[in-house]
Amino acid sequence: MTEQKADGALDGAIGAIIGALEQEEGPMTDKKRRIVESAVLCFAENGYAATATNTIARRAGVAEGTIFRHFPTKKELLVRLVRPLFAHSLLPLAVEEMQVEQTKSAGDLRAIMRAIMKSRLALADRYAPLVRILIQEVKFHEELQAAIPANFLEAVRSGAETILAPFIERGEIRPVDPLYFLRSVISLLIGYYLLRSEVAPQAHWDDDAEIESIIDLLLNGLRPR
Amino acid sequence: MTEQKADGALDGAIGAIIGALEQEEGPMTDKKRRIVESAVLCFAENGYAATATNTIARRAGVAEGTIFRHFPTKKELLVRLVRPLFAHSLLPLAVEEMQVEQTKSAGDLRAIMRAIMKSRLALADRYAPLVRILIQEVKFHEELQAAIPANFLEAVRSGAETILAPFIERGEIRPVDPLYFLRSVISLLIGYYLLRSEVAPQAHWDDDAEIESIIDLLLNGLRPR
Amino acid sequence: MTEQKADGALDGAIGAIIGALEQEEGPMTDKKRRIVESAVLCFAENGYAATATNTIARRAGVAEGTIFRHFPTKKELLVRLVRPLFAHSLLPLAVEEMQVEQTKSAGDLRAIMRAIMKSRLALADRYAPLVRILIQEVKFHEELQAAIPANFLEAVRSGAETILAPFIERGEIRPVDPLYFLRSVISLLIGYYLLRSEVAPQAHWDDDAEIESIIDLLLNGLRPR
Amino acid sequence: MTEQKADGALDGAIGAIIGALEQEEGPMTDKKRRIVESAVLCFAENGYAATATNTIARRAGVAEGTIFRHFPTKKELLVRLVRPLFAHSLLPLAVEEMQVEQTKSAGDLRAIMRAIMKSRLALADRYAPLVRILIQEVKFHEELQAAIPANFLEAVRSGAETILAPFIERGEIRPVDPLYFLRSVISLLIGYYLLRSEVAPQAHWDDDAEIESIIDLLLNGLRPR
DNA sequence: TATGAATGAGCTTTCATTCAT
DNA sequence: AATGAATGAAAGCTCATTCAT
Repeated sequence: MTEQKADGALDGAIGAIIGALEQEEGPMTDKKRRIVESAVLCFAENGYAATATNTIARRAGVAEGTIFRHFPTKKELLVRLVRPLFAHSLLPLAVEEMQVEQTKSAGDLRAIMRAIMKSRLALADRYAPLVRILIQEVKFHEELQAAIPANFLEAVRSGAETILAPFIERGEIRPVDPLYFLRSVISLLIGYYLLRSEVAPQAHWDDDAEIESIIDLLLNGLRPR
Repeated sequence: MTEQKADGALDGAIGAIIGALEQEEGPMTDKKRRIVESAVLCFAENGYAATATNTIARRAGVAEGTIFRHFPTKKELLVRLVRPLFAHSLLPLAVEEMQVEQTKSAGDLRAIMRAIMKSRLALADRYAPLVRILIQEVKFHEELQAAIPANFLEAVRSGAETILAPFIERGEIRPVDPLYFLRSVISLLIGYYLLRSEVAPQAHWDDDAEIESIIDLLLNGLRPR
Repeated sequence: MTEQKADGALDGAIGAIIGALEQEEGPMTDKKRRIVESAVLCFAENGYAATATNTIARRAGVAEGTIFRHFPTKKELLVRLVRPLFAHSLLPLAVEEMQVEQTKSAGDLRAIMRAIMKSRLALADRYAPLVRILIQEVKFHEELQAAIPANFLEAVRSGAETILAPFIERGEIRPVDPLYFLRSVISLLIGYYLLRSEVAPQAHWDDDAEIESIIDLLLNGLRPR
Repeated sequence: MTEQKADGALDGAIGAIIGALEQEEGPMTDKKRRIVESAVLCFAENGYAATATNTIARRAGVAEGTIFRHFPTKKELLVRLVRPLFAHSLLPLAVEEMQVEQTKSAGDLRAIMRAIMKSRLALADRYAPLVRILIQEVKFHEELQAAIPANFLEAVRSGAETILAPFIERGEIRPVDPLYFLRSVISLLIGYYLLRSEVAPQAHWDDDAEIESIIDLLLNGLRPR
């Protein structure tokens, strides 16, 4: 409840990050909050290696030394932006939402897929800067890789299985491997997200229509109806 | 054919990059070649900002000053690794291959798609380090964005249209927007490529079978046959 | 006698330092006492320049700011550890002890020397951390040099003279310059102290026997008896 | 021979340090030489921790970065000033000189002692800044402790034994433990050196007379002749 | 009195770039 | 063309000191 208040006041991703960090390390001062905010934006915009702590400090309206009062190293700053979010927010959120959608739209696969994809897109939008940071930096920092819980993928996979199983049983869809199917959904979604948000962000995108045609492709392929 | 010579001597991507660079700037000395080679690998492994020219020089077995004999700045080194490739190699190659496949497998959409996807995967594998560099750095350097010719996307799109048009005319597939369809193909392919090469590179992957099931999804969706 | 109380509560050197400081500045709070204690140990172990106020504070179990409530600067902290001790304790003590020993063992030079050397060794042991600080830092801080009273050396010298004079008069020893002789005694004692406490502190040392042979050397030299 | 030239041009200690360093790492550029020179003086004057690399650089007339081209860290700079000297110069020198004196003045203990003490004093004078650095810093840096060869002490001890043995055999002096005697000599010498060079350097000191009276004390003690 | 967050000057170190050889 | 010593601006980080609470 208190978190929702913070989210309202601040940007989505940053509010969530700060909420998760506070949950791990206790309430933070205003300056620490501003450092986190500034760091997320800087890292997302320019990448970790190309961001100077001096830049983070100026953008946060804080002395450079203050950063190191709260985070012993620049690397720790990066890691502590990402880790709490996975630990406290993302995983529970992702699994829980899936189940909610499934029960709400029981029996209607198209409706379930639509709901999940939309919520996934909303999640990515909300955490946009963090998503960028992750995409750009995971490969270079083992500490970040360690921050992504190993069970994250498995949790998602078993969620997918639970959703698909009844439809396969009833013969309404092909008996696909849920992991393989999941990969396709994720790929299509990521592809769309990148196109919409990174490649051509200035164009007008109709999320509903686009999702509908992705679902159409997934359900029917290119076959004429 | 001339390329095969270069490929024999060097790694795929590096040979191609050097070939393209030589086409623009004339034949290069052995040291320059080694600098290019070292830079591609370093940038791919650690990212541009986190790579020191000193590191590039050591890996190339060259004095640090030598780099700046051949490339006035570090940034220029990055750009000149990428630009010639697009100008001389990638675009013609991509378009040409598409047409070849189309005529070879005329009338058989599945065969055309299979051929294109396989060649695309092979291309990505061959240029793997360069692909990494591009993915990581394009966002941060306008010079790189400028290096990707504007007509690249259009050329690919029109290629896709040429392929799909006859099938749509004959009512064998739905009248999809070729650009939209292209996006799906690319997304699925990229998704598969990332999974195979970056996320779980140690697993055994059967490219043929995977491509077959991607095509299956694209053609038939989840519907039971 | 009053000192014994302090000694009982705290370490020798630290108790003495605190006693002297309180004599100058009035009674101190528990926190101030702990700061002094921590500072003496830190300076002795790592040197003044290499000791961070932060380290002193943590070791004292005190906030960093608290240090500066009691000592305006780090340098003042150093100086105030040393100065009161010289002003109130060391000088009177040294002179007084000398006289006591002299009267107790009147006429027996060997006994006088033995008593003085033992008490000197005990003094050095008791003030070990302070001795270290002095040795390490005096050269770098004029404020410390000023803290050592100019009459200290003279007082000691005249003490030595008083002791030696009657023996010289009676022809029992050579008519040596007391200052010169003092230097030899001090050198031998310091040499022994360093060897015992700094160079090979883990070895077993028999102070009584060692002092006896130093005295032997001083009295008889290498000459066979 | 070339070394003697360098020694002539430069200060004693610095010339010797540079010579020893060059013997280990090959000939050095003028700037590196000046960095070494500046570092020795700075460390000796202000101590390691209180010396900024910036200060060393300015005194050497060199850019700060140049220091780190030649020495990876400030600590390495300190260690590399000391280590080569022990490895190449001090130990051989000390042992060799002892033997020379012994044979030259065979049979005359007073002459041997005089020669050794004078050469030791000359050595300390020549390496004065280095001696200061060692005294101040050895305690704080394990790397420095490791730089002093373990056999140094033993070599000196066995030298002392060789010298004393014949005199003891002939009954000309007491059968003292050479190590114990050595300690006394060293203590007296260090005591004199410190007094002369550190405590009261402005006074006029007659080394010959002082050494003579130290020897007198060592040979005859306080006993009237 | 005591706190500890905040500061910013200053520290050691890195690095792209220059230039005499 | 090639070198690598030299540079100095800027990086990440430390630390004595201040100040609102």
